[in-house]
Amino acid sequence: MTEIRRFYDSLFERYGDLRWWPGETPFEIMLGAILTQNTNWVNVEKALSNLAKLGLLSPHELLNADDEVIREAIRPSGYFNQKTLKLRRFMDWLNYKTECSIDALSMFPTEELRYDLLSIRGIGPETADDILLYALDRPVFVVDAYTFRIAYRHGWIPQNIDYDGLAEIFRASIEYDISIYKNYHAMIVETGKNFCRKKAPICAVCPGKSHLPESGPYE
DNA sequence: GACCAGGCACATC
DNA sequence: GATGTGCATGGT
Repeated sequence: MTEIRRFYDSLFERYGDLRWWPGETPFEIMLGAILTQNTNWVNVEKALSNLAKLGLLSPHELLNADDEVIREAIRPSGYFNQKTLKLRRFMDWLNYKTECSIDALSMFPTEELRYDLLSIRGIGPETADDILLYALDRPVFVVDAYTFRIAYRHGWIPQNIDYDGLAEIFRASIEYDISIYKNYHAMIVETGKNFCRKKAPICAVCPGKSHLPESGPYE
């Protein structure tokens, strides 16, 4: 068993099944994935709550909403001008792809959906994979800044690894199991928020141990 | 008041 | 191809 696989067990012992992603519907999960970019989840919940009050958590309603209405609703999640455009471009794609049917997305292979999502300006690999894994139950492994920090500080990866390389290392270290993919990322974010911020470099499951290099740059 | 958040795109070197 | 910068509110 690899260190990366054992780390999953250590985290699971501490956190259990976090039942990610929080959200009532796949569509809400998709919106949350875009709104949470570089933003605290608390602020995203406010934005989603505002959209819910306006009845905009359904694809057709959001597609037909005015930009100004969306902008004010998502203001608490920050970057609201940029994110309004991102939501608009995402909705245009969804409308073009399936006429806004979430269910109909199941007809398309994961590779095609990922390629499509990545071609939307404002949706990068992490956001695309959040959508694929948590909203559409596709077998992709999501990595983020915490994943990089934790893996780097444990010495599992070189500093110059890219997104796909990092995701592949984790995916190859664990069994093929979507529920593990979902909970591993969830637990990494949970432990990251508490123990692996830029200036709080203590690992949750290695008590008292700092994973910072003795010197040099770190993330 | 400083620092940071469940990123991404684009400019510049 | 690496590095820097804008985007912006709100929590700690």
